[in-house]
Amino acid sequence: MLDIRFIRDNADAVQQNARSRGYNVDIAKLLAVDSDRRTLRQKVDELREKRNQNAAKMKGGAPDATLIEEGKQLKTDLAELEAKLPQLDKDYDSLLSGIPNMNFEDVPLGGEEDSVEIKKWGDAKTGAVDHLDFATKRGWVDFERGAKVAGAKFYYLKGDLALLENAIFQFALDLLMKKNFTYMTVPHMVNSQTAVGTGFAPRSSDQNDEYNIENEDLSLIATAEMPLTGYYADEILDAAQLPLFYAGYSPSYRKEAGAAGKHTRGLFRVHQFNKLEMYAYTLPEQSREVHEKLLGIEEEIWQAIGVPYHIINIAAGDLGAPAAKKYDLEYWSPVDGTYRELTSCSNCTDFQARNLNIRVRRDDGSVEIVHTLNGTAVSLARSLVAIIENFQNPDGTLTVPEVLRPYLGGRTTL
RNA sequence: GGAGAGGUGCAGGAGUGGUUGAACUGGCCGCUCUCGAAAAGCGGUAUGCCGCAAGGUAUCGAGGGUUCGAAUCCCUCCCUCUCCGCCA
Repeated sequence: MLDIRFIRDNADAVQQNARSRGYNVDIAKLLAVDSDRRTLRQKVDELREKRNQNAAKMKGGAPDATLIEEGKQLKTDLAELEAKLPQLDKDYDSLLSGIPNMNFEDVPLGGEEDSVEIKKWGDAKTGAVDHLDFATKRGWVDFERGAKVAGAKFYYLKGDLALLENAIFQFALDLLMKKNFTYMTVPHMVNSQTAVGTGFAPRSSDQNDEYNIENEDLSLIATAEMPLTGYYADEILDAAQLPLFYAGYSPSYRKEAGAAGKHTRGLFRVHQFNKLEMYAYTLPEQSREVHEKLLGIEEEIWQAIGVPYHIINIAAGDLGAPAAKKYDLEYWSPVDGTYRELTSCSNCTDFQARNLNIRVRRDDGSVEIVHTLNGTAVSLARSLVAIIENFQNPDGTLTVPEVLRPYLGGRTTL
């Protein structure tokens, strides 16, 4: 969420920013509720003061009939006022949490089609066999049995393709280790406080991409970003520790309920995939630089593997609620002659951290909200698609990208 | 899942229902002393909200309740530890 004080001081800008992202929010209404809420709280505080003073007079165990009568009256009055608070709090939270983060000034306006290409890398060839046809022919993937066992868009990876997945993971992990990330495995389920705080919305009837556990306050994670953000919830970090870099590996579970009109073929969009996620906690003044650094690592990985890509600066309307700025790395698909999302890298500034109360204490003793960032190192199912499309041979074999060979016993082709 | 014991500030650890936001010890920070350091002494050391400030208010796992007054009593839930069960 945004800082309410910031909203009070910049109501118009916040309203306009939300509109640019396609969020329908009513800042005026929020400010009205905020004002009512503060007024009521002040009255409640005043009554509490009287109540405390009244009680203090009787300290030492000297009950006084008059004072007790006064206390009873105060108690009644207080209960009446306090009863009005929950509804105001609820309205306030609901209005406030519906407001998206502020865009950085260099975020393009508009929707998905208005994202701006900022870089291109590699030799974009055309003409290749579709990854699903290619992999099916080799017996590397089995969606039919996945459907039998779990449902549509579930799959088995078999043999060399499963080994290739592991090789990609190992390569990316080694690279992150050299850059002093701390490797973590994480809970694959999170409670609703963590999910909502991270910017995902479990159990909200529409637009819910998470699988929820029946009769439990738990959702399967859609990304390791969720448990990695919750890791420091309600904690105050030491400024000297920052920035902190974590690499989290986990499956990602997604309903993809709203995927209509998106590219869904084969392994590109599935209900479950493994992902190695980079995550950073930073001081506010560090986050822009760290954002570029995370993007740089994503590029380093895909340049090393040798898959052509471009980087786009995501337009405001496609940012989602938490990100102030987001880069996507899109690989070149020689099958369709287009770029497709492979990884993503977001600077969420203090938006998630404020939700989850993650702060930092500076040398001078002051406390403020940290910044959080996340970036995909490798999203495995999509990585397989990108590699099959770009490294396949006409004879139906697959050339192993050089950097992955050490993780496949030195094999050059599969 | 069952039984028992617990959950207090940075950490240990007190706390008859009434100056307890919280004793005491340690840690950390500052100062004194010293050429420095150690030791010793003195002082400081939670966060949110409202307020220009003074100050007020809330928070002793979470949420309810009893009471003029709750860290202290009651209820529900969560978590930790020990034992049992079950298992990788």
